[in-house]
Amino acid sequence: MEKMSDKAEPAPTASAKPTVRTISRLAGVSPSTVSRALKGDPRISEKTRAVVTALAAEHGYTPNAMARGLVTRTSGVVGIVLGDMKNPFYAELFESLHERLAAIGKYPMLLHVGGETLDSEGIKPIQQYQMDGCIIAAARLSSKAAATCATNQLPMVMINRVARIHSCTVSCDNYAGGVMAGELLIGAKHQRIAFIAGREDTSTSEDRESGLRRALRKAALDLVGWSRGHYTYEGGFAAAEELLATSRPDAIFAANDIMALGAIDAIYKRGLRIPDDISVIGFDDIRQARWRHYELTTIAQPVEAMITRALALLVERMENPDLSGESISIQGEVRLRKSARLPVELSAD
Amino acid sequence: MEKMSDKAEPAPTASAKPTVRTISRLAGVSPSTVSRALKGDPRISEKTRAVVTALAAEHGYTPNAMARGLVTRTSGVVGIVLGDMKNPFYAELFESLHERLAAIGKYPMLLHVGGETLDSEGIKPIQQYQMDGCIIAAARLSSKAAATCATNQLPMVMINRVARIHSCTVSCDNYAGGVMAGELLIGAKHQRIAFIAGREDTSTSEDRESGLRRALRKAALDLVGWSRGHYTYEGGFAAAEELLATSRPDAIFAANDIMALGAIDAIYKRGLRIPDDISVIGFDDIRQARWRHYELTTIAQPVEAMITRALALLVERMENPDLSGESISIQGEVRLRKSARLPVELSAD
DNA sequence: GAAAATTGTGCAATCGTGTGCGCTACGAGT
DNA sequence: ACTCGTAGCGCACACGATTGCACAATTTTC
Repeated sequence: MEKMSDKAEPAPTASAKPTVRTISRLAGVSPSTVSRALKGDPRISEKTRAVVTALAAEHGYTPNAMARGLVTRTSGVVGIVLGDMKNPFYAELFESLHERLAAIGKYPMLLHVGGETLDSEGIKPIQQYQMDGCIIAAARLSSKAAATCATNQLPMVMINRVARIHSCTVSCDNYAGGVMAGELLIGAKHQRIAFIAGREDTSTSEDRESGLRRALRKAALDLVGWSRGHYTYEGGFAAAEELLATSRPDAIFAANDIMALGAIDAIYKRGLRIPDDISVIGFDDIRQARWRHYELTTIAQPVEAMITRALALLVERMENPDLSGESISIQGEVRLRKSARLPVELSAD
Repeated sequence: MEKMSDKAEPAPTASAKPTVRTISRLAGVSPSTVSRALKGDPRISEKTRAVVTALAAEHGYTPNAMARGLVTRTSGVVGIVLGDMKNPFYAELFESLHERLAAIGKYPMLLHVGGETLDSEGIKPIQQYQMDGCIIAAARLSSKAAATCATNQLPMVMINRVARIHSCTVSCDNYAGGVMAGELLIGAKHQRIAFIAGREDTSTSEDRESGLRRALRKAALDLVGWSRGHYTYEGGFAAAEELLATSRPDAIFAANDIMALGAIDAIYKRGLRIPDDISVIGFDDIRQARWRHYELTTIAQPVEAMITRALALLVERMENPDLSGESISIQGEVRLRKSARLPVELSAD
């Protein structure tokens, strides 16, 4: 028996890793009291709480997240799936997302990034790490990730994508944004309007296009050109070159900013002036849209608002997993810059 | 006693979460056998291993990472501290980093992003989640993160920053890169060379400047202008405006690409031609440097190689924490584009 | 002044997995 | 026939924290 009696202090090295037991011994209380004291349980007296928190601070003790996660069954980790990071829109979104998650004590674990679909390796961590939730910010959904979330009953919110399956969604009102862009161009008396689409099978691109077409139809116009730009600068550049060569548009609406910037450079390459010869409108309002060479008129996505709502939905569902799916769409906002002619009623000012 | 005898099957809902015990019961073996079978322990016969792996696959069983982490004391999580994501360089780097980590079965958890220093909340997860390692990719080091890694004996590698403290570092050879840029400009017969610096207290900016000065000195020249651009587009723009107004340079070397792009737009704003009136050279080779309007001549950072070496260092130190610090610096590569005049010996071709 | 209510703590089980050590069974060696 | 070696597997504990319940100490109540 005495062999086991005090295995208590085997450590000559002062403090390997302080555990709850380390603190409890120093404070002369039980581990449970330490645990409760640190998380603000009201049953613990202020006196002992003070002692415990002081000791914890002194020794740099923080509860081990894995041990806690094992028993509470929540890890504090939120999985993130991101669209292409080469698009600054997602990079900026991710930065905000990280800050807002940190504010509610959650940490983001990047599961996947890039447009391609997710292999089964990529989604393993969702169950391995008992994630509390998952945020998918990508125009194209890897349906596998969504399925994994669903079978694991994991709260999931998609940003910037309208769901085909039953779940939570926060996005910019892409249709309305498309209408705005269309009305802006029509208001500036453009007649020959062309569209540059994003990647195939993305609801964002499709909805923005529908909105544009709606506005055109209302003005008894039709698209004079359509090309695909794959949501990249190079794609937008090539698409614009094609449009310029074939359909001679006097205005181009690109489904996102990166493509619009490519289109602008293609237009300049052809020796045309912006906006005198051609107007260009984008969608997103990334930082580069403000660069002096571009001064891109665009429909700004309300990124901060979208994140706010997405996290609210996620938190609700972490507390009550039985809540049903909900879709939120937030209006974008026109940012008038110099890449598009102003509507006549405004330019009168 | 019979109350506890078989608490075994309380679940009418078929499979809540399969655990090692679920599989072990189905296979008719002990949990330890399941554990060993799945991780390839040679002591388990091929027959039982086949049974176990089949059952695991059928029920979608994967070991719980938290429980495993608790006992093995390794979480499979690597902490990431990133510089400003508004700089596309870091966004691109992060994307690669994620892929390479996934390939070795590690997952990235973003601890902090952005230039500001880390508060103590931000570094908590390092010890909470028992991270296996930490990668700091930022020009400015939050020394707090480094200190936390050091006291926790956590393997840490810094990318793109030369350490002041004893640790591992992988970076581009910024000094040599500065020399290259200088020689390029001097070879093109530039006489009035100015420099746009990054943020204060960043070794990257300082080393690139030193290299430039070295090349100039060798040619008996001196800098005609110096301004700070804070590693942003707007900063580079403003810095260039100041330089143009005061020191009339015929070439500008900016400490990174984003500032160089801002400088280019400032130069055009003033009605000057590039490279006829002024050459511009950047550093990094971000995607935007290839955009048609800019065609930026720059020193490319070998991002993939840097990540390869950084992960190698990290993995070594995860296996053997006592290895000492090591610094690796990799040569950058000149990318000749159109924003800078070619050296005479090249333009003769 | 005894019983009851209240307050503050400790005990012990639990989460799911990994691992040192011991046990069984089987074939071989003498 | 007895021992020995080996292959294959299970027992039981550890990892570090949380939490329901029991319990001791103190105060309140009649």
